[in-house]
Amino acid sequence: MTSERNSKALKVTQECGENVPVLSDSELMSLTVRELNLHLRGMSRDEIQKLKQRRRTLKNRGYAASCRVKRVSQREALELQKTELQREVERLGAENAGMRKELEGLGARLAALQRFARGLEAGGGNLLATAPRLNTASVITIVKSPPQPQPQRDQEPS
Amino acid sequence: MTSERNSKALKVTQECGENVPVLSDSELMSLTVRELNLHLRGMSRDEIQKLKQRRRTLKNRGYAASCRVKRVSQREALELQKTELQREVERLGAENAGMRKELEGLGARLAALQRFARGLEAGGGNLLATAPRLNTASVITIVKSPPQPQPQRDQEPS
DNA sequence: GTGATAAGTCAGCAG
DNA sequence: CTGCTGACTTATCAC
Repeated sequence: MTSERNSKALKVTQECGENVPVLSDSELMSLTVRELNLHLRGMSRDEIQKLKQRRRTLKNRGYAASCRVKRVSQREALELQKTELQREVERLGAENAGMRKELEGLGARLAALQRFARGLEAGGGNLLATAPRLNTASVITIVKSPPQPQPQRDQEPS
Repeated sequence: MTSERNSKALKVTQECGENVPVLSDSELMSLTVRELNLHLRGMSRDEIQKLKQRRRTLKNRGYAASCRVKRVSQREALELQKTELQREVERLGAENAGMRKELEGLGARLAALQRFARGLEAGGGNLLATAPRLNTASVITIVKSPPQPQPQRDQEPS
């Protein structure tokens, strides 16, 4: 045997040795079985078998390659999804913080109104005098959303 | 040559053929180079070379295995992180929706207070009569957070 | 027969 | 040399 295996990667291709490769690798790979059979006329069973095996191996080489590509693609897709989710978490977190601040501000203003209203209750008629810490202007200007109907909690007046 | 390659996976192991394997695969793999040299006394250079190559191949087998394990682990870790992030997004989204509703409610109540305050301004002294749509009880009960000092907007009284 | 994938082998790089 | 990883081959499974 003069044909030694030079490199495993090229083993199948080179194994023909002195023979003229009637079919190139790319041809052999892409041909249909039916098309391949046309080229197989007048070959020994042994050679036919060898050729078919070479075809199979070449195809397997391609399968392995696409398998690796697929693996990488899936990993990249996963990492992309992860990045997008991280961005989403950040966005929602910021939005959350903003609303929390807003709620805090509104809560404080309502607390002030509460003090005002207590003064209103305690003082009876003369309320502006009993609630000096708040004026009506601030009450008017703090409201952002337009007046809208809302479910009012039923509660007997004290 | 009587030793035919039965299976590629076992090629290295079986290649000794009729020879008694002085060193088992696991021994050969785990030995130090120094320890291995002790077992190499009185062997031909060729046999020593073969043995060392077998050792290398066996180790490579292990390396390949851990490489695949690592690949799988990393993918699983990535998927776990993704799941956790999805959960986090869901949590933040729910929290967000809750706060949005809260803000909406507070906005509505402040709108009502606005109407109340407008009546206060317009009516002058007798305010309870001019703002019948709101009672003081509701004003008191809507506040959740305790009264706290806040930066009050400077504004001249009207 | 075709395609995909786990395991093993080899080449080649990095430390 | 050791360990790792891309590419290739082989065996094997599912369709």
